[in-house]
Amino acid sequence: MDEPMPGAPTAAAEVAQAHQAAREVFDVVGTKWALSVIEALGADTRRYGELHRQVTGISHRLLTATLRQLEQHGVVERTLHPTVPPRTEYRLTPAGQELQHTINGFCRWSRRHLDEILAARRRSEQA
Amino acid sequence: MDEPMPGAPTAAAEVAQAHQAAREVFDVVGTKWALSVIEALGADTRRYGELHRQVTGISHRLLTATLRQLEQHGVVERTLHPTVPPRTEYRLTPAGQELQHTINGFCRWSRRHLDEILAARRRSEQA
DNA sequence: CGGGATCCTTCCCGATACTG
DNA sequence: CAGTATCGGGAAGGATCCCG
Repeated sequence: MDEPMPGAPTAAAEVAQAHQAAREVFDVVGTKWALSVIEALGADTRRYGELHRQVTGISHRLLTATLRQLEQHGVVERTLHPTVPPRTEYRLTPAGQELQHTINGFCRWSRRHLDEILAARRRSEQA
Repeated sequence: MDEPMPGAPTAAAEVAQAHQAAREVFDVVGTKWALSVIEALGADTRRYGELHRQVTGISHRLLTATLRQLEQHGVVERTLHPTVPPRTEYRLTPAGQELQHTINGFCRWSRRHLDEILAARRRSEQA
């Protein structure tokens, strides 16, 4: 099906790469808490404890893991102030802010269609 | 900050409900394969086997489970043609198409920032 | 061809305790 | 305050078989 490596990127190869890129992102935002954390970060900087209080229900470990993963993908920037007690601040990178903007699309969609969603779910739960 | 409005929904309550709605959606699209499947569905209808080939790496079981979950949330519509051999077609509902539009925002974002993402990851992998 | 049911493995996640 | 380390239970996910 695929051609034997022409050396130059084919259109199909670009599509495949785009898909792979999307999958990369899907794996990141597809984490249980990633979307909530990005949304919670807002426009300004947040401290670790603030986020922990804001994202209701997230565990200590998972907040750390999620933040690290987002940091590793260039979505979140971490700044450690070497004071005592320590003070760590998280903020979205410019790329992360764009991503947040996209995520807000989800929020708007969910508000627009919440009733449909709940109706569809209740219908299926009766079976 | 917020005024006590008895009987009427306060701004805080609306925000809380919006958050809950968002979390509902996050739980759906936060599944490992949901985003990929929605993206793969495109604009026209797709058969089960087509999707299985298109979403590389997904298992038989998980494709079924993901489709069922999306169906239960009013994102996907399933049509079974009682022929032999059976022919099942999946398509996005109107709401699902809107959702796909939002998801395409992720794809565009991932393509725009792929180099940053990979750079940030390789940087963190060296540590 | 579509998809349910079962088994079995993996690893995610939460609770707890400890460090700087 | 802001994490890291460890461990156990349970869910997620893959492979396989079977049925319409």
